[in-house]
Amino acid sequence: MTTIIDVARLAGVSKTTVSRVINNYPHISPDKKNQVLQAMEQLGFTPNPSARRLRGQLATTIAVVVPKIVNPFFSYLVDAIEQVGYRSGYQTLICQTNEDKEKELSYLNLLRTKQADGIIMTSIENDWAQIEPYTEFGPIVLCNEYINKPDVPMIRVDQYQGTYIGVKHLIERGHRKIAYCTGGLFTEFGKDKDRNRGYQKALEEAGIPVNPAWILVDKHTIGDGKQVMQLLMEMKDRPTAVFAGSDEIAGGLMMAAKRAGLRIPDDLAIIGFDDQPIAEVLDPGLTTIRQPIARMGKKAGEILLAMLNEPSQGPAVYELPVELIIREST
Amino acid sequence: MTTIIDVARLAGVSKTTVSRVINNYPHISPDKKNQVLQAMEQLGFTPNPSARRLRGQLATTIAVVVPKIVNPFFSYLVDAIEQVGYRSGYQTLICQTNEDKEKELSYLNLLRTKQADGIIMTSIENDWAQIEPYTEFGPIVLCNEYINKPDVPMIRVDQYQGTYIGVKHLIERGHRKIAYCTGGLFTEFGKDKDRNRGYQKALEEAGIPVNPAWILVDKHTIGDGKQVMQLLMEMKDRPTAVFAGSDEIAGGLMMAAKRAGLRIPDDLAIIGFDDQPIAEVLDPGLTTIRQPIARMGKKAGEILLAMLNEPSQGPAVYELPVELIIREST
DNA sequence: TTGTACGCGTTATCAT
DNA sequence: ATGATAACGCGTACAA
Repeated sequence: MTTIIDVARLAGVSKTTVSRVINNYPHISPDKKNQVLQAMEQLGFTPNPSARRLRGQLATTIAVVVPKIVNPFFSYLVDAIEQVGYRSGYQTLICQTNEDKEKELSYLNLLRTKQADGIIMTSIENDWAQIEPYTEFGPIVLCNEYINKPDVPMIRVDQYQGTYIGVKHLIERGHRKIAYCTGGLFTEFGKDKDRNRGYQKALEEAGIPVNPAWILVDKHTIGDGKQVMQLLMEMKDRPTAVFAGSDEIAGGLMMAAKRAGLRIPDDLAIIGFDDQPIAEVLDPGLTTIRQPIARMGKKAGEILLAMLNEPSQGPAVYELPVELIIREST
Repeated sequence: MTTIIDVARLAGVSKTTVSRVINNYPHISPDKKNQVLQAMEQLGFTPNPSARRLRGQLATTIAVVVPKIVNPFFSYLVDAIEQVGYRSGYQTLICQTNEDKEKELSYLNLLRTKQADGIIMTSIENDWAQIEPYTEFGPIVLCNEYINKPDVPMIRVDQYQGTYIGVKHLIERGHRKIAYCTGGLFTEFGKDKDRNRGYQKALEEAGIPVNPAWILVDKHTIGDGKQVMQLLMEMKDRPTAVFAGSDEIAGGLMMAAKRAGLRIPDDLAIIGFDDQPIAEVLDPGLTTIRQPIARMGKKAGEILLAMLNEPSQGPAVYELPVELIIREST
């Protein structure tokens, strides 16, 4: 491993001068500067980031916390963030929590130990009170998560609005028996609370009461969708439409429904969420709520970089619009 | 930032003792050990990895190089690797090359600067001659890539075999006009060369000549699949089956084919590659070649960790079996 | 069993 | 404009 000292020796200067060249200090004689640059080239020297980090505040790494990278929503988010970061010379550390609280905290420690200069959290497992203290060690940006009393920037889409227009669309298609899948619980304060509100509001406006039997909680995957369809088939009073909560769940639903002989959307209408690639390729094409994933990631990355460069940035909430994409499943 | 010294002060011992507790040295009096542990707990102390790295050879980070994380094949691979790593206390750095040679090299530099202790490459953009020198700085494992003269471990599936059985399956279904999509080029040495060989071998055995018009190169996405279908529709001599090269391409193909009024598999048979979740949810269900992605990732992770712990590990090639999954599209 | 002192590679401070 | 030196947090040879 060649160090700054090797370069200094070869160039015949002190290591201080070498350091200055590396960091583009203004007042260096062109001669020495050239000698140093040549020596660096010749030795194939690269500064040791561990040493730089230990010494001062070198910023080269951002961390992105996601629950599951195999969820396309998050892989697209990471993709967008990584691109923004790379363009500014940052490396991206991917942190998968698998929805494990402890794992999440262990990743937050990256901030304290200066392994990461800033963190983008795309999901939150612990209470905010657990996480908030870490903001002392570096900027944290929330992307796709929503906290009531935010002292950090947040980039989000209006989940309430997205769900509302989705359910309303079903109602306008004539449906009154609308099932609802959520990745969280159907509570007023927990995960997906905004979506829950949107669902209830849309029903309420149409004078439709909520049927608890048609509320399916903790659903995420294609497999979950298939399983939900089984449940629905066994009901004596079956819904005529399903708000699936994600395109994956919708895919599972659709698959099981067709296998059971149901015609879509005639016997059962299905609406997804996200507008992932899969939505387009399903048959019939999936009506869904498009989330501007790439824009969210880009924005989150840009905000974090801005905070790293000018720590004075105040918290702000950026709300990006959702869009109803009508295809053939409704 | 709380350091080892803070802990030492609070526990009333020297920092050496604290260090020894952290690193599980054998000969420490239980009293002091407890005091130290308590102090660490109380202060919420976490060792600074930059310092540890700088000091000695601490291994805590592995890097995974992928072309595109939004490709489910790679996100599942990363997922598996991350889990193996985390279980052994390693962090996973995701490096997305976007198929950019320079970017790939910049990520390899992580190894030289000890930012990463080892690297798993799931794709290779540069010539191996460019990459090989970096093995000097730390272990490199190839996962899903194949080099002829390997001096590093490789985990792979037999792409030749996978393609061969896929195409043979189509032939057994009575097809003789079989189109072929590849993510690389249709050359003897480049990317996907093994697949190309498998395709040619299967045709050859059946006495079917290769029709260059039906060879589609550089295809990856659902959009590519749709585009390919357009091309096929415009041909006066149309193939009756397509080897798609990936489940995404197959999805695009299927979608466009159905839209054009073709029945699958009667008018056009389609076979994918990977057996991703999407394969199951397509209508009709997609016949495909299953790659043991999770097992590949797990194995790659384990090998890399083994090399980090016992640098004496010799290079070896692990070949995992592929499997033909027959659904309704063929 | 425990502690002192040095060095890992870099940058900031203070001289010159 | 340039250089000597301390300091970042940690691990370890050496001493006690």
